[in-house]
Amino acid sequence: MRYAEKILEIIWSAETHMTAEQVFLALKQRCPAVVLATVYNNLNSLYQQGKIRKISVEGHPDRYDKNTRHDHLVCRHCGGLLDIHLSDLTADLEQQTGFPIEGYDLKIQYLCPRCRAVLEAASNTYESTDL
Amino acid sequence: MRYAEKILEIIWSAETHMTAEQVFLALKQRCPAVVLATVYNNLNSLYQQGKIRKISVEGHPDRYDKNTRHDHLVCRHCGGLLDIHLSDLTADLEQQTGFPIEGYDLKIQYLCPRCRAVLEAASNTYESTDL
DNA sequence: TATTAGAAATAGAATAATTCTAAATTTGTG
DNA sequence: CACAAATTTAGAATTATTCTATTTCTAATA
Repeated sequence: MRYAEKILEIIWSAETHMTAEQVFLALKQRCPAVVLATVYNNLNSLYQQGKIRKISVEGHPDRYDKNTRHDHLVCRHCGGLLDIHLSDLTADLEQQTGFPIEGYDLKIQYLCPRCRAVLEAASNTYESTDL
Repeated sequence: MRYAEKILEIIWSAETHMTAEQVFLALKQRCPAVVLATVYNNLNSLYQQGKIRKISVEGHPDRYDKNTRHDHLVCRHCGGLLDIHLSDLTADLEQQTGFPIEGYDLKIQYLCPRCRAVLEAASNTYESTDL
């Protein structure tokens, strides 16, 4: 795998949660010959090996993340993701479910500050024009 | 909305977590004229009204579910979903994050019994042919 | 009852994301 | 070097979903 390692580096050094497309563009800077399908192949295989995480949010393309244990805040308006480090629930979940579990994804819906501002502004506008 | 209510009924009476396609087929039994786009429209609007849940699992089409508070076990092999009722984390999460939160999705990865059996059989086969 | 405005549904094209297939290239090994 | 296996490439194909324009329905009103 010529590219797998570079893709891992890109994901680990990213500050955002990247889509396949974004990983592709970043990799292309270093390797102009690379092709989107290769990026998908590698992302899938890295994901299956458990070396990266894959996060799907309804209405958005999948995004990829380092596989450190952490949770996500998801903005219900823009879909933006924010890392958050909460206490590990694994032991608790195994006990409650009675199954051996391999991991879990906890996505918490909220309104990010930016969207909250936008929505409040919009509702004010609406009120003022509507009254 | 002529169909919204029927779609709600279908989702509430379903034992499985249905895809848009499956909801469409079920609705079509009663209303042969209905069209897939209508089902998507209605599912989206029900989802936005908070009347149903939408669950995305990587590599599978979105599925829809009653909006009762519960969590999901996701089989890492077949993607199958199972409802599970764990204690509500909302208060705890609000405290830990410091944000007012609107809800959360907890997806727990495991191997469902069926897939566990299949994989064990496969690995036995593999071992015996490989040795 | 006829008119009309708004909401919902329809048809089907369009888009976006992702996967697949077959051929070409690269890599590692004897 | 030669061969086999793994990886990459190109681009077609598929899948899921959304969009747009048109039509139909509903129900309030003249």
